[in-house]
This record gives sequence, C-alpha cells and structure tokens, in this order.
Amino acid sequence: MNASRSSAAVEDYLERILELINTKGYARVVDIATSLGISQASVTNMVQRLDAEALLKYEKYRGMVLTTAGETLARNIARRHQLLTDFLKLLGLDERVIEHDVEGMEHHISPSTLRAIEALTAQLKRRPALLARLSKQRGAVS
Amino acid sequence: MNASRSSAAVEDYLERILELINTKGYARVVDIATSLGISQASVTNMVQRLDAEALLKYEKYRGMVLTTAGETLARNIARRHQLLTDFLKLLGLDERVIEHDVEGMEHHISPSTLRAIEALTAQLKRRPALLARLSKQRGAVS
DNA sequence: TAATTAAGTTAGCCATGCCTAACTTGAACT
DNA sequence: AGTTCAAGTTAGGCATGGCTAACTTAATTA
Ligand SMILES: [Mn+2]
Ligand SMILES: [Mn+2]
Ligand SMILES: [Mn+2]
Ligand SMILES: [Mn+2]
Repeated sequence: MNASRSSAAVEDYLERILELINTKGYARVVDIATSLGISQASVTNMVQRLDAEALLKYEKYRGMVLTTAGETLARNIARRHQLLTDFLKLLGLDERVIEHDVEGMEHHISPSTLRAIEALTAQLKRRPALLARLSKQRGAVS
Repeated sequence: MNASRSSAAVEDYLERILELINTKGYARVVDIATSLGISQASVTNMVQRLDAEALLKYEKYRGMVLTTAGETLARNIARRHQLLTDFLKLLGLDERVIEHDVEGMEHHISPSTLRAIEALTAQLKRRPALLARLSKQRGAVS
C-alpha cells in the first residue's frame, strides 16, 4: 500500500542494517543503536515500523532479514553514499567532513545528478594535474 | 542563549524571506507561504519562532525585518544554494532536478566542502572540452 | 538449575514542522 | 461610518523520530 518515498531516517537505518549484515552476518538492535548513535528503544521502534512497511522481516527478540524491497533500497542508498564519498575524496577533503556531508547529502541526490557526478569523478581521476591545481587554489589543507 | 545549529526548515524560511525582501522590498506571510508551498498558518508559526530566536523582528499583522544574525544566516544559505546550483548547471543537468537536489543538499555542505566545489567549478569553467566529454559519456540528455 | 545480566521492549514523553477550521485584524471600497 | 474581504492568527491535531525509565526475555554463568 504505502509506496510513499523513504525518509532520510529510513534510508540511514536500512543502509546500516545492510552494512551490519554484510560485515557481521546479522544486525542486532544494540549494534544498530550504537552505530547510529541513538537509543535501543528508538531502534526497536523503527525496526517494527520497517517490518510493518515490509522492508524487512523481524522476529521479536530474535533477528531480522531485509526483504527484497528493503535490500534494494539499502543497496541504492549505499551506492549514493559510496559515489559521493569517492567524489569528495578526490577533492582532498578531510575524512570526517566527508563523512558528515555525505551522510546528509546522500538523501537528496536524484539519479541523473548521481550519474553526472559519477561521470565527473571518472574524468577527474584521469586529470591529476587539475586536481593538484585545485588543492593549490584552496588553502591546500582540509 | 540558544546557539543550537539551524534546521533545514529555518534555513529555507530565512533564505526565502531574504529573497522576498531583496526583490519586493518586504516579506509578507502570504508570499512566504505561497513561495514555499505551505500554509499561512505554518508560516505565522515559524515567523513567531524566528522572532523568539532573534533571527528577525516581527510586529504582528505588520511586517518583519531580519536581524543581523538572521541576515547573516540567510546570506550564508543563499550562497550555498547559488554555488551548488552553479556547479550542477555546469554538469548539464535539468533545471528542475537541480532545483530539487540543491534545495535538499544545501543544508548539509560544510564550509570546506563548499570551498572545494567552488574551486572545482571555477576550474571546470575553463575546460569546456572536459565538460563536453562528460555529457557524451552520460546519456547526454538530463 | 538458579541467579545474574545483557539485550530488547513498552509506555509515556517531547520537539519539530506540517495541516485544517474557525476566528480576528485591518485595509479598501461604498 | 459601515461593509466586505484578504491577510493573519489561534486552536487543535497529526506524523516523524528522538528520548528515559521501567519492565521482560533470553543467554550466560555460577
Ligand atoms: Mn545519511
Ligand atoms: Mn550513508
Ligand atoms: Mn533548502
Ligand atoms: Mn535554497
């Protein structure tokens, strides 16, 4: 029923859940909470909502698995995160600034904008001289 | 007192209020509402909050002026909006996609990231060949 | 197996930011 | 001056997404 577009919060949860599953094999409430820096109660709440929205299947006290729909969304946001990170890294920005900015921007990038930035990143990777000039033009630090 | 960072909503209001003042000479509740696509009631509410936070001075039923703090914030978000728009325009994206994406991303760009994108934009403007290759590499359309 | 404790859940709360409906204010026209 | 009506305000409500405190479940340990 409810096909309304995903919120930034939903995308962040799905992204983190997929990441935990990929690295640890499973996603537990306590790990999601620690990793997102929020309370376990908030995670329980959202996990139940994601279950209701059929983005994952959750068995209380047991565990969760992403549904096909949930995994598709998760992979999609993970891809936006990765491509934006790659792009900003090229510009020589500080790691933590990149992480912060990407975490916010990733929720507002249309497919066509993403493709354009992807293409630009590929081109820039072949032009180290241009990138060097960039760093020089700015303060050269962060 | 309350130095907590501004929300995206606050930034959007301030940006629009400054724009109305710059183009019409004053910002009225009804115009802010129409221009942001929200109800007058919501605008009244936020305007009163911005007054309480000393970002503008509001005289009920009369009018509003930005305080120094409010104008500083407004100019700042307007600049982020402009620079991001310039950058995405360079990539040949559709106007409406740009507007949509910028409206979201502008709230998540750190000063150093902004400077980097500004420098990149300046360099790219001197390399039309690279930009042409970019458009070709993608679908060439939006 | 019984006790302990980490993990998870529930209940109740709050801030933000939006809405509609109903009312008030003040400007403009007669 | 009285009427009309656009603009503005207030009241009350809702969804989202956080929180803490108290309780329950289940895994571990003695
Ligand atoms: Mn994010
Ligand atoms: Mn992310
Ligand atoms: Mn915006
Ligand atoms: Mn803007």
